[in-house]
Amino acid sequence: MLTERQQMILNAIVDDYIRSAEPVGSRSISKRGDVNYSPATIRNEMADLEELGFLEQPHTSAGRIPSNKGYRYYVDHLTPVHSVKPAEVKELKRFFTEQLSAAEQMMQHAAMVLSHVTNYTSILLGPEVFHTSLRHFQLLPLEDQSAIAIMVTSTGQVENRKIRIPDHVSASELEQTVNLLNSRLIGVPLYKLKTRIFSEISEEMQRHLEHYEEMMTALDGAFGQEQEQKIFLSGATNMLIQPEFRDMDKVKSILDLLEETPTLTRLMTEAAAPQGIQVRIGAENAHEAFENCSLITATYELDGESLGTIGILGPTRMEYGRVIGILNMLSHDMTRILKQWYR
Amino acid sequence: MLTERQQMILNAIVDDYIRSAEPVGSRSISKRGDVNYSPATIRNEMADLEELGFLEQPHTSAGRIPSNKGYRYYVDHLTPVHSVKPAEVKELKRFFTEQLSAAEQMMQHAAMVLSHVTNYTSILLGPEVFHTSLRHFQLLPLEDQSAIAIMVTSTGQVENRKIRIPDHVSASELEQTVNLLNSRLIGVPLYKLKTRIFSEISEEMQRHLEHYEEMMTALDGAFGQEQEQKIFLSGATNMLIQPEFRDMDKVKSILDLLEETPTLTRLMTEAAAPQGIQVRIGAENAHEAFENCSLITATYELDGESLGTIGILGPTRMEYGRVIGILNMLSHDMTRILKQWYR
DNA sequence: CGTTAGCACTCAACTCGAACGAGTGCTAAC
DNA sequence: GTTAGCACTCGTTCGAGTTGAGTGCTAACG
Repeated sequence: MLTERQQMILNAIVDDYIRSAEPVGSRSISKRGDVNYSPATIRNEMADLEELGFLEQPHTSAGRIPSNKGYRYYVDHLTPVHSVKPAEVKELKRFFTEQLSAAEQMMQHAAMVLSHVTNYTSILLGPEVFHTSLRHFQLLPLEDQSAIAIMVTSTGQVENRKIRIPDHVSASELEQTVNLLNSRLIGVPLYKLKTRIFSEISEEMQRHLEHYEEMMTALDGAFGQEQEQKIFLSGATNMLIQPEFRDMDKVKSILDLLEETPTLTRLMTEAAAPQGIQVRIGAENAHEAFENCSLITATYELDGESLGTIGILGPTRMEYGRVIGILNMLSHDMTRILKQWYR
Repeated sequence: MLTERQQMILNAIVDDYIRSAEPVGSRSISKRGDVNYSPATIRNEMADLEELGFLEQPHTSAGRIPSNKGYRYYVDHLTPVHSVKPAEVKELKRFFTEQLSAAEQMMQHAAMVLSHVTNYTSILLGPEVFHTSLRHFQLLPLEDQSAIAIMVTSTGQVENRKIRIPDHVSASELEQTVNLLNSRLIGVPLYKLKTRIFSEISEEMQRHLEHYEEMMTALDGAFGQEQEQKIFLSGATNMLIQPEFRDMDKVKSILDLLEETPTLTRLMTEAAAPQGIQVRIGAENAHEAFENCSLITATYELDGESLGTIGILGPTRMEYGRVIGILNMLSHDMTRILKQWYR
C-alpha cells in the first residue's frame, strides 16, 4: 500500500514526534541521517500521506503530526527488535528477585495509602533497628526437593523463604536441624541470625548432621536478611497537581532530590522530632530544592524509643491542619499496633 | 506579640491562600463570615502584618500571600482539633485491616516497578481464577493464646493469618484439628476452603472435637479469602509529565476514569488479546476519555490459558517500541515464573 | 519523470501598547 | 478606632502589527 519511501518518511515523522511532541516539518526530516531527500520531495510525500490519512496538520503552516491511523501503521510495522535498556532490564530483574520482608511490605503499603489520601508525596523512613527477634522457626517440606522456611518474629510477622533441600538428607535429619535451630536461635535478632548460625552453631551442627555442608548452603538463602534502613516513597508526581508546580522546571529539582536516597534520608532525620509532629516550612528544610515545600513529619515509637518516621511533602501552601490530623492518627495507630505486636 | 485581630486576619489569609493558591485581597477577607471589619481596616492590619514579616506582596497592587514566617505562626497556633474526614478515616482503617494475599502483593509490586520504569501509568488485571489450591496447612501456636495459621499454596506461595485460640483448647485438640484439615483440604482451591469447612467437614469435626464452636469461629478468620478479580494501578499522575496533558482539565477525565474500577476493567478486558501484545490507539479504546491515549496490553498465561493482563497507558505519542519491549520481556518472565510455580 | 530550487502564502507565536480592574495606601470624615 | 473615598500601581487582557517556520505550487534540472 505504501511505497518504501513513504514508510520511511512516516516512520521518521512518528519517531520525531514521539521524541519532541511537536509537529514535524519537512526540513527536519530531510536533515536526518537516514533520509536523503530534499525538503521539497519530503513535502510531496507528506501531502500524499496526509491524503491517505496517515498524517494530520494542526494548522496550515505547521508541520505534520501522525494521525491515529499513522500510529497504527507505525506500530504494525514496528521492527520487532525492541531493545530494552540494560538499566531497565536490571530494575525489572531486581523486581523478580527482590524479597521484601513483612515489615517492609507494610511500610510500602502505608506509603501508598498516605499519598493517596493526602494527595501529597509521602515518605516513610524505616526503623533504624527493628527489634525483631526469632520466635519460631519451621521447615515445611514440600513433596519435591524443596521446602519452605518459615520464621515467626517476635512481632508476630511471618517471613517465608523457599529453599532447596539437598539430596540424601533424610526427614529425621531435617527435623534434627529444625530442633537444633529452634533451641539455639529463639530470641536472636533477625539481622544476627546468619552470623550466629555460621559462627556459634556451625560446630554443633557439624557434630550432629551427616550432610552438614549441603544443609548449610541451603539454609544460607533463608537467613539472608540485610535489614538496612530503607526508605519508601509514594506519590512523587502528586507534586504536579499543585498549581505552583505547573511548569516542569520547578519540579524537576524536587523530583531529582526524591530519587537521591541518602540526601532524602538526611533531610527526613533532621526534620523529625524525637516525638510528636514536626513541621518544616520552606527554607527550614536544609536543601534549596525544598524552598517552596513543606515537610511534615511524625514519628512512631515504642516505649519512648522512636522506631521510624513518616513524612508528607507538599507545597508550602499545604493543608497543614488536615495533614497533621491524618499523621497524628496514623502515628498513634502505628504505635498502638507495634505495642500489640510486642505485647 | 500579635493582637487578637491580627491573628484572626493572618489565619484567614493563610486559610484562603491554601484553598485558592492566589494572593488574598482585603475585600475577600472582609466578606468572610468570621471577620466583621471593612476592607480598609483589614488593609491597615495587613500592612502591619507585612511590616512584621508575616505576609508578602508579590507586587504592589496584588493581594498578600503568607511568608514562611506567616506559615510558621499559622502552624504554631493551629487549633489542635484536626478533624479527619470520615472517608479518609475509613481508608486509613482499611489499610490496617487489609490483608493482601501473596499473589496480590506481587501484582501491586509489579505495577509499581512498571510505572516507574516506563514513566507511564501501569494497570494490572489479576487472574480471573487463580488456580491455587491448598498444599499444606499448619498452625504455629505462640506462647500466648494466639497462633499463626500458615497455608502453603500449590504455587508455593505462603499465606499467613494470625488467629486467636479459644481458651480450654488443648494442644492435642489443636493437633487433631490440623491433621483433620490437612487430610481433607489438601488440593481444594483456596476460594472454596471456607465453604468446604463449613459444609462438608464441620460434621466430622463436631464429632472429634470438644470445643467445636470456638474452634470454628477462630478458623473463620484464617480462611476468609474473597479472591475477586482485583485491579492494581500505579503511576496515575505520570500522565502529568507529558506535555500534551499540561493543563489539568484534559487529564481530569482520565484520572477520574482510572478511579472507576468497573469501567477500567472492561476497557482492559476488551483491549487484551488472547495472547501476545495488543495496542489500542486513541479512539480504538471504547471510551472518550482515552481519546488521546494509547493502551498497550500483554497477557501472561499458562498452558495456553490466559491468567492476567498487564497494561500500560500513555499518550498516543507513546514510546511504543520501548514499552512493547518491556511488556514482552515482563510477560514472558511472568509466564516463566508461573510455570516454575506450578512445575 | 523523479527531484529540487524558488517563491508566494498561511497562520501560530511573539511583541508592543492601550484599556481594564483588582487591590493598595493615604486622607479625611464619622 | 473605624470606615468611606479616591488616586495610584501594576499584572492581565485584548487587539494590531510583525516574525518566521512551514507549506503548496511552479518551473527548472539531470
